[in-house]
Amino acid sequence: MKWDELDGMPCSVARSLAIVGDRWTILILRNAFLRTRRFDDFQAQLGITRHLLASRLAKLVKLGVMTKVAYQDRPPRYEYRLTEMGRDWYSVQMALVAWGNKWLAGAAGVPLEFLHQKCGHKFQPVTVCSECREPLDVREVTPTTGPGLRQRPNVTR
Amino acid sequence: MKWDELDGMPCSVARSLAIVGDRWTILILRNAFLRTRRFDDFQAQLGITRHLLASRLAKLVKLGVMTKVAYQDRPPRYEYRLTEMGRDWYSVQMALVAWGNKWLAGAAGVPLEFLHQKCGHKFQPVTVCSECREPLDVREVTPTTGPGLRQRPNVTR
DNA sequence: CACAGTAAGTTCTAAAATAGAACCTTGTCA
DNA sequence: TGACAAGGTTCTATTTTAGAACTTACTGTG
Repeated sequence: MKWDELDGMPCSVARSLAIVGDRWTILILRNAFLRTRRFDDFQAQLGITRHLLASRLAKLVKLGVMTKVAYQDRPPRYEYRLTEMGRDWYSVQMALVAWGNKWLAGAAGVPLEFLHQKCGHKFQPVTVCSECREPLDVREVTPTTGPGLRQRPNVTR
Repeated sequence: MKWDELDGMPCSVARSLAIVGDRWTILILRNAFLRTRRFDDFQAQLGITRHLLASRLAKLVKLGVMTKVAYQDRPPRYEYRLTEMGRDWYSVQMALVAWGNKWLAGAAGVPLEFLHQKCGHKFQPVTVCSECREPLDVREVTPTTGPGLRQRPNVTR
């Protein structure tokens, strides 16, 4: 399978991976959520090569996850900001953080903690059912074919 | 940065990526949640090369995400099952599915829908605050240094 | 007993992606 | 004029991945 076939697959995991399926892209988004906006700042914070950073940012812009905004005219300078689609990625990132916090923190404890301003509590991100707000367990979920999959029998997800 | 430095970073996103930071690994886990267990089944369903599949499964086993269980003795045959750590990955996968469903489904609609047996409803996965159960927005969350990060000032997350 | 089949890998070469460093462009400021 | 800044592009070397063939240890069939 070639990677540009991924976004045509009838599976939301595969399609998402076509966009964010490499480690650098996820780290770029992580730092974007920490308010990083400029090319050189991303480069310095991540240690990514300039070449890869340029190509990843261009891809994120092309796909609508970030936008390139001029912040001065001469010389022309740009910054990269999350779009609504990009901001929405936060739920995936926080799920990833929760998983890492739970399973990979080790004896020293978690690197970061989070305070929810809305309720005032320290919290962990939890992925729940939109209807009953209970945490999801694979054994309690039944997948069924959706409209995007009818009359296409070769499914994986 | 080399990729084996990732798991030592004081950031749960980076540490998680050290395990699941490539596309094949995430697709392997996806199919594991769809009850795939055997080498040849993973290979046929995913189209991954046998070489990569073997190395990815070995890594997942080594890191505790899956276990290799003998299901017959002669000839010895094994299957791969999710551990509790692996099952817990479901929340990340479902967050990914929700993001793909929302932003990448296109006109045809979402590929899969999900029924929650616990409450009987079709649902979308939502990442919420463990305390107040409200969906997370980056603008309402304040990250603070946790115990794993005290006296280590060079942070990204 | 030879022989086709099955499951789970390993080994090989070619192609693609990434790392690391240097270079380029357009402007400002001293 | 020359140094500096931001945002890239270009180059070669190294690492990863793709694709196909081969291996091993059995089993059941004629």
